[in-house]
Amino acid sequence: MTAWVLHVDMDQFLAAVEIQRHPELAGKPVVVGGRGDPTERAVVSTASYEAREFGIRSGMALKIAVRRCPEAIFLPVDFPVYEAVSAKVMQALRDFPGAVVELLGWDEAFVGIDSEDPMETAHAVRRAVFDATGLHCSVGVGDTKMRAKVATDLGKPRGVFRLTRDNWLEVMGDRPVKALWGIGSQTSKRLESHGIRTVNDLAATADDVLAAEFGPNTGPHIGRLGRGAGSAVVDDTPWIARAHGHETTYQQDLTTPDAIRAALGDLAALVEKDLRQEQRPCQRVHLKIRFAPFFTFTRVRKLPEPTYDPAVIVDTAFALYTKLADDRPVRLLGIRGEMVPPEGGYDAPRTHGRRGNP
DNA sequence: TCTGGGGTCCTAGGACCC
DNA sequence: TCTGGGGTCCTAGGACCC
Repeated sequence: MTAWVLHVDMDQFLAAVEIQRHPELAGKPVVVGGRGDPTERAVVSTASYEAREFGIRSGMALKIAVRRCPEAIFLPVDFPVYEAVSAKVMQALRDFPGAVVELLGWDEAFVGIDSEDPMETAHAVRRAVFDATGLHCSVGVGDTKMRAKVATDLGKPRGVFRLTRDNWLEVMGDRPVKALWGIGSQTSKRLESHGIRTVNDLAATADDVLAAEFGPNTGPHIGRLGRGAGSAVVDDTPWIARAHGHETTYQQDLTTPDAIRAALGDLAALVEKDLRQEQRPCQRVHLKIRFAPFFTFTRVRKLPEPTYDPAVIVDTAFALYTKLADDRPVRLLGIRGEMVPPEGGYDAPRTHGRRGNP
């Protein structure tokens, strides 16, 4: 038996859940995002495949989406419903014989499993998820997490694809580096300035070149991404949060210090609730702020001592805002409360949202 | 043509200490 | 006139992911 990494990813997850409970939407362009009002400041969370044909993508402003497809159906994001469906998906994976499940998000997970026929196992996982939820997913099969994760996209929708050391460059070599998990637009640009555009280019680049550009740690890490290398260990240890935060984009910009302080108060109350639930006080306060139009700042301040007190959190956040000495209108505010580490630290694994070098 | 809300980790450099 | 070497803590800022 050989150990394999499967990456399971739901197809058009939010749209699929909405279509399931509103069957009359099947086959139509459906866009889930914000409060479902495309005149508001909000972005697309998920677009159905029909909506994607109009060029609508997740992360796109709803105002642009509605321009691309005026007849699309816009629906609000309904967190509790997706969370319940997500739990069913993950339970189906955990119930799969021999599976070790590591959550990556609402709608995706790594599954570690021993198999002689991983493609057949992947199809069986697809069936298990469909039987439990009535929803379709795609599955990537790999000999590392990186390869499994990238393979899933090649299998979509409702399919299975395998990437291993043997076919990695054959399949991925001519694709742009941005197709890799962990390389975004900025890293892509910096690589391009060295003439590195494709996965082949990156895989052939010496570590010391990358280290000179990105640092001794990140440089070689990026090189490993190009080769599809990396960890193959799937770890089901529960995730421990480092921080909890809340942010809001205001439909009308905030223009006075009083309005900003009041808005910070609302956010601090939400953060306090999370911290108390977690029973870990806040040790550092992060302020995130976007001035109209598009300048985003974050600022951090350590607290003299850990606290749950929302008044302290607000005062700290407001002080950070004042220090910016910028009286432009404010479009977005966020407060993140970084918690004291749990007993024993963070040696338990953590995958959610992680970019770290494996 | 406009930009969510939830996260995590990395690098650089200054302050300070021995 | 020149200016250690090692360490920790902190802030600013960047990047990426779902």
